[in-house]
Amino acid sequence: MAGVSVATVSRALRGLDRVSPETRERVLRVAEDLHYVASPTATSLASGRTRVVAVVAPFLTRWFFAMLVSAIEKSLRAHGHHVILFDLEDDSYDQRLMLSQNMLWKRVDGVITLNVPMVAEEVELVDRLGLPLVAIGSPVPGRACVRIDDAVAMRTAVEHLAGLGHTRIGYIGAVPENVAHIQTPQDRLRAFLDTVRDLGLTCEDSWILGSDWTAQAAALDSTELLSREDRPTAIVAASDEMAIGVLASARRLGLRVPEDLSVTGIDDFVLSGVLGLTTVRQDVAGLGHAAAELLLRALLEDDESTDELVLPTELVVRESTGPAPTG
Amino acid sequence: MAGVSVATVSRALRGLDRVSPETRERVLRVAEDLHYVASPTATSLASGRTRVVAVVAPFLTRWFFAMLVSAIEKSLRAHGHHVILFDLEDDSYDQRLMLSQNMLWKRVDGVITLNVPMVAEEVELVDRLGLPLVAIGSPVPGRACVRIDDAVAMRTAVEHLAGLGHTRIGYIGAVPENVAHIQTPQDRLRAFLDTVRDLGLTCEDSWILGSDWTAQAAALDSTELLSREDRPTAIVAASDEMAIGVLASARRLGLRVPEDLSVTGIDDFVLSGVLGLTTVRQDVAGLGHAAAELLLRALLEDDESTDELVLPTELVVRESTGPAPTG
DNA sequence: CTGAAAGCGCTTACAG
DNA sequence: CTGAAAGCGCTTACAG
Repeated sequence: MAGVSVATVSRALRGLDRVSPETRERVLRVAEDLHYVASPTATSLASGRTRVVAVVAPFLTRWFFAMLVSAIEKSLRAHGHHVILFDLEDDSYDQRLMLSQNMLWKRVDGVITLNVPMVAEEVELVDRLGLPLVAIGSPVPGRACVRIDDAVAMRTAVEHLAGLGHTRIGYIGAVPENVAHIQTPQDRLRAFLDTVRDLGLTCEDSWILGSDWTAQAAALDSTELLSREDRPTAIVAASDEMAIGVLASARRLGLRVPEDLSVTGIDDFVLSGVLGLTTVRQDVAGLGHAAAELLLRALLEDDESTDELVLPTELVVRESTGPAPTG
Repeated sequence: MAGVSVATVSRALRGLDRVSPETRERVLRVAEDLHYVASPTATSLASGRTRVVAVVAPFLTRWFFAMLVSAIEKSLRAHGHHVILFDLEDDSYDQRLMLSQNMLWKRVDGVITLNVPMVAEEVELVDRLGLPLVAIGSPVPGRACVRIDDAVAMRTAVEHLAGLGHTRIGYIGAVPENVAHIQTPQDRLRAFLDTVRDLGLTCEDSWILGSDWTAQAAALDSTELLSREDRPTAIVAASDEMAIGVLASARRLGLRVPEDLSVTGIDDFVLSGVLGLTTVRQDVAGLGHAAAELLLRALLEDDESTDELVLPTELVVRESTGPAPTG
């Protein structure tokens, strides 16, 4: 319709040089009139690039993951890329779906993993397919990773409580069976134990609770511990959602927060502010954006990084923590 | 490698008939050995179907949308389809991204919209591209829709409070400017006003609050109203997240719930149980699964429905509501 | 600056 | 039951 060959149309539409201004303008005008948009499926086959990125998450329904996905989608969209989503949550509680070749092969140009510790077969698969990858949270050997320092974050929380005079500090969020494929629980528990020890405090085994990292379970699991006379004076939760569960069970038991019990979390969850929860904030959207930027650099500039990028965390003191009760 | 033509390989791998059992087995074995997976990009170009579905949301970071996306992804995956995600949230608060041809054309086989009221241009676009579409929440003219009955849900909440003797009932969640492109706020507010009128109650204008549908804003916006002597004895929030904000501001003001103030929401948000919030539950995952099933039927069996599917809601009474204070 | 032609890797009638 | 060949709609050297 523009009176030129398909090759010229292709060049004009993609803004390549070596097309005369008049030709380009004519092609653009005709394309507009015809609502012409190049078929991405044909473009992909011919060019070998799909402009699609796989975002892989252990589950989507928790705030942290939804925030990441949203941030990543926006960053990639701004550079003409799309997100195909893989929710690895399986029906069976104790395992997750594995990354497979037909999820990735000729379907995506790159991968972003959200806190998923990849097994050897998966790492090898992504290597074999030659796909750039950026990990958020759990590192993947030999690949770029964006994360916070979980040890520092946990230490910040514990030291805040110790600074308020607490010496009997409990913990909720020990590694549960059903999320054993997630790295974070392990890192945070270890950091908690290390910090407590470094501060010269003791922590009884019975002060360390499991819960499946939900508020509901945290409320349930903490009830027995908080009912005791010799309960801890403070609880560190490994996530804000669990901390909220502890707040709820404390309220049900008639404990005043923070007079009788201090509670802190990690995240700065969307509801933490309104609920007055002291926490260690991480910039979740920032993690997502940083990961997307790293991947885009690998995709667009063929510059694949293998660095670790560690974003800072920040103590946010609200009403849920206060001086340890005296006596 | 299997000693047959590519046509036969194609037929064998896709499980078509008219392939001898021996040939099929040989092809499958060789494919396995070679880690062969057909290129989806070439398959799409040749067959005209991408096996990808666009899931379009006004934003992703709220629980309701993340739940939907997760449910949809799992349903579609079980039938060999993938999800490409479009987060329509824009940097500017007062508008959203529009659906455009290059998001959809030759990229997806169908569309699921999550509570996005489509403008005429968008409806026309999807029509022109010949894509099957299933709407969740906001209906799209001439297309299948899966939703709850917002009017019934809201009526259930209000009648529950009226049944407890409340006559002074406030509302939070009036239509805010920045989410004017979402249908739900309008429907719920209208149903609230209708029900209050039907019950013969009066509701002062000053009892109807805005908030931008977040807990934070709800806490802020409700503080002034709840500080008054002549405050309502109950507040209906149009969502659980806002109800949680109201609970927080009541607690800060020293109001006892439910003795001084009853609060209810709609959703049964993940934290509502642990926080003791009375609410009207909707089956969010059920909405997602139903929508995915409808779309898959259109895709796989060429049977596009235009029905409305209305899922039931259910009153869940917890500790946040009780008899109206006497005197 | 522009075009003809090969090629990306499949699927799908059409023959046999 | 199997194969040869056309076609899906682009991109990309290669000529000119």
